[in-house]
Amino acid sequence: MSELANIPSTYNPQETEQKWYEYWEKNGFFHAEVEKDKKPYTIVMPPPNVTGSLHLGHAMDNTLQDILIRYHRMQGYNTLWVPGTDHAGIATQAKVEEHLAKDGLSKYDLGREKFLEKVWEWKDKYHNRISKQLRMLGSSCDWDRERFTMDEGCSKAVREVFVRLYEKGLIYRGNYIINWCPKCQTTISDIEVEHQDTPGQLWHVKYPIKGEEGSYITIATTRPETILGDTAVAVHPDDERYTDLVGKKVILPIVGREIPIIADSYVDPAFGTGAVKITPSHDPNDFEIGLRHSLPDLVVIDKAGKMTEEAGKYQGLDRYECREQIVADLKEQGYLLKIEEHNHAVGHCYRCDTIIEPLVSSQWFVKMKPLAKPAIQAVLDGNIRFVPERFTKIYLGWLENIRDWCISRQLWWGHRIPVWYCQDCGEMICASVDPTSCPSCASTNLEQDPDVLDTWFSSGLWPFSTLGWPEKTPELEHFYPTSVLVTGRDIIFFWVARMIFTSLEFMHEEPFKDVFIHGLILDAQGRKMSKSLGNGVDPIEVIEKYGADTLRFMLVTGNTPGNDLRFQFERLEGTRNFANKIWNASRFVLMNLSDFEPESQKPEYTLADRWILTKYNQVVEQVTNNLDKYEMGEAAKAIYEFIWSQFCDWYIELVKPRLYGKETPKSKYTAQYVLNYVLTNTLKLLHPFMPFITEEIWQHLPEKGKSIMVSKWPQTDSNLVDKDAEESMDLLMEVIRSIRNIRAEMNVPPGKKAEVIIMAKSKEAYAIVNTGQEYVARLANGEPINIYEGIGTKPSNVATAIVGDLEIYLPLEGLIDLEVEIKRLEKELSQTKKELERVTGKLSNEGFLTKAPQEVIAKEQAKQRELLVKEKALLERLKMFRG
RNA sequence: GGUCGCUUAGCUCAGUUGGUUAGAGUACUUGCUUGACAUGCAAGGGGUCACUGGUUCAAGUCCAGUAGCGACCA
Repeated sequence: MSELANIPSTYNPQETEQKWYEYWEKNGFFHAEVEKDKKPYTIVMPPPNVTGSLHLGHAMDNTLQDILIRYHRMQGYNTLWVPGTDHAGIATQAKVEEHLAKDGLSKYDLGREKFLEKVWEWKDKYHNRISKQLRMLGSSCDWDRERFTMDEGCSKAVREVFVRLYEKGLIYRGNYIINWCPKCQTTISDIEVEHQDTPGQLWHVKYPIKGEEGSYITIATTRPETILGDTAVAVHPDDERYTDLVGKKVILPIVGREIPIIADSYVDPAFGTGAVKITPSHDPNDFEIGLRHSLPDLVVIDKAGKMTEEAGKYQGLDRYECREQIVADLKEQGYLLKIEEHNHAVGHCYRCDTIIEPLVSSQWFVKMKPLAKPAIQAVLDGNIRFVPERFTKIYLGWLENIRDWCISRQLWWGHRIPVWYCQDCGEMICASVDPTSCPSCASTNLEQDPDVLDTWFSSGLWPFSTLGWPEKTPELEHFYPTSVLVTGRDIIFFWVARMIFTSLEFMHEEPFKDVFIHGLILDAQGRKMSKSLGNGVDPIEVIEKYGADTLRFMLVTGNTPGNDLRFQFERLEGTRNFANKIWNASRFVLMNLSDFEPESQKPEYTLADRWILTKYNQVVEQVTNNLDKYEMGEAAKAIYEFIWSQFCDWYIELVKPRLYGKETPKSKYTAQYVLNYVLTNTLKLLHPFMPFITEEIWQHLPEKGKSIMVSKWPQTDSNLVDKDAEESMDLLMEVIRSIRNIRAEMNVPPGKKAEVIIMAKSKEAYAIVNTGQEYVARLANGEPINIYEGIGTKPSNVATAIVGDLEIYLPLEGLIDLEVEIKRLEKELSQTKKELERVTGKLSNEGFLTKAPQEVIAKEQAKQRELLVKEKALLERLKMFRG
């Protein structure tokens, strides 16, 4: 204790944050060992991509996790927070390629091995940056257990999972339609396609019927360039317009090929003309129809998005150039009937925003139906709970309609598919250990599949791969399943669902009990933060300017689970001011603790002491309950309100005279005792939210221990609850406020003492005001204060306030402006009357009296009595003034 | 087209099982260098809780519908 008192009155986070983080880390407070006798509390951190640095969304995600982790650690759980990063296949590879392109190089110039070296370098660089950022944020994760999706252990888990699923028949290779990104030059899974509503056209094209001169069927298409790959025209089987045509053939315009007219109930008779062209190679739905009707695949667009040889004279054209050319040709040859404006959803690559080309190609897939079933059941049975609950539906809806998952990617950066092909006999070998010879023909001429796995294949194993699986480690045994998963609502499908089904398949137990979903961070105008808009905010800049505590607290206050949050710099200032408020309140306490000897005597509580202890006890309860419900915003609000509006605004002000030796030593000691007790424990409640400032202050307080972060979480204590004290203080605070109000309205100079006369109608009210006389004197600057029991002769030429059973008079000789006072009283009277009317109405309602609970009725009755008293008093006053 | 969410003070948002005169921060007005804090203190103004209907003694809160905005899915 306590040089803090000599420190400047403005809190400077730069001086404290790094120091304490290093101290915590050095002392091993973040590290968790398996302690079998203690209840585990585990979170695995959603691994940030090593693509770049962290953004505000990560800051929020990790703040929320750190709050939960620090809270449970203080509650005595065996608390583990596993940090880590994700190799982020497509994204990272794209970044490195971009980087190489600046030097005019492509990955092919380097070759696979050299290129991967470059990516590892990139990974190291950004991994370092990310861990530094997480440290700056104050994340209390166990760095000794940090993982990476491509480290040895995780890679082993990936192989094991692949091989087991393969052997079970749940992974297969097949020629199916996939989403191809012509820019990234790889497949992407269905959920990596972003559908954007795009204005387009609907071209109506005549397809002549074979052998029937002059007759034709009209199809409507949004992609005329795919006409070249048509292998059928389909109509709905019940569509009477076309019944006669089914089974006949049409001549494909321009191309001249004959294709059949088929019936399939997939066709929507109401859309377009009710007849659709079928291009199995370039549309997922057409592909399905093609399978049902055994139609041939005709690939007319290649992996670069250009027309193939099959496209005849259009070969080599870009798909969109080809579209224009075809439309022109159709028009010229009289096939084009009309063009309609039509908005439709066009799939874009979620990484590079290029328009996706559906293509048929040979890829690896995970059979999803058998895996989805238990994942659905686990949530239906309540073994996994979404917070907020509404995300359950989103999760279930997706899994119920799931299609097989395309897991191969034509990339170099990632987990190589553990499949080898014998170059001699064609045997396919899937193995967890690299094979050296073909089990079928013993050839050693083996080649591994060149593709890598979807990144989410490895992150889907995160809850158990990070704990050592497939080994049976003590960590896995103890810390799995994890307690909660905290993540953004944007990756429920990508990640949450996949962790659930892999965990159920391989651990036979759900990976976490709760899924706590938070919203996204938007800019001040409510737009998503993005690179292209340039509206992103760097958390590091914020931390350097305002401190990590401020950023953290700002990110959780005014935030409700699942809702998005707008980021505004103004709010940051408000939070910084709160930190400064805590700082100064603590300075005040510390300044006055220099001669305080803890436990040296027994405290004797005054009314104010009993009141603040009661309020303190309430805030312990509110913070604890709200944290248990993942209501971090409400918890933070409760602490804010307690510290600022109760502890600082009232208690500290009330306690000052006792500290300045104006009362007995006992009273001073008690004040010190309560200040110390309340501040120390409130800091503990605040610690999960603002770890740095609370540590800095706590280290100066008398409590013994190594760190606030390993101190005990405050418990509610029913001995501290004093309802009478609370009611008494409420009344006194109301008295003080009403006197302040009169003073302000009457322009009484703040420094001038004003005489106060209080008449109490009831014994109780009299006793309270009598006890709290000093408080009124001090906080309302009243002197002298004369208190009378019963309403005696009322003074005239005074300003009046009515508070419960009290009538308060301020004889402001020469200061009373009759007009102002009348106006003030009239306003008060009209408010009283309005409210009285409402209450009386309620109480004269038969239904209310018979059906409402007794306590609600009693409350209304009490209110009515009070209002009547007030009304009467106000009327008397007004009558007096008006003469 | 389907599903979900949002609409509360000028602005940003709380308001979790229906029950004080609907709150906070910020902005605004007025007055204050009162021995922690001007990143502060005190007092004040400001809302038809999007709209319509329903359930109920009682609706910001529950139900149905409408409008606007947003997200996701197809």
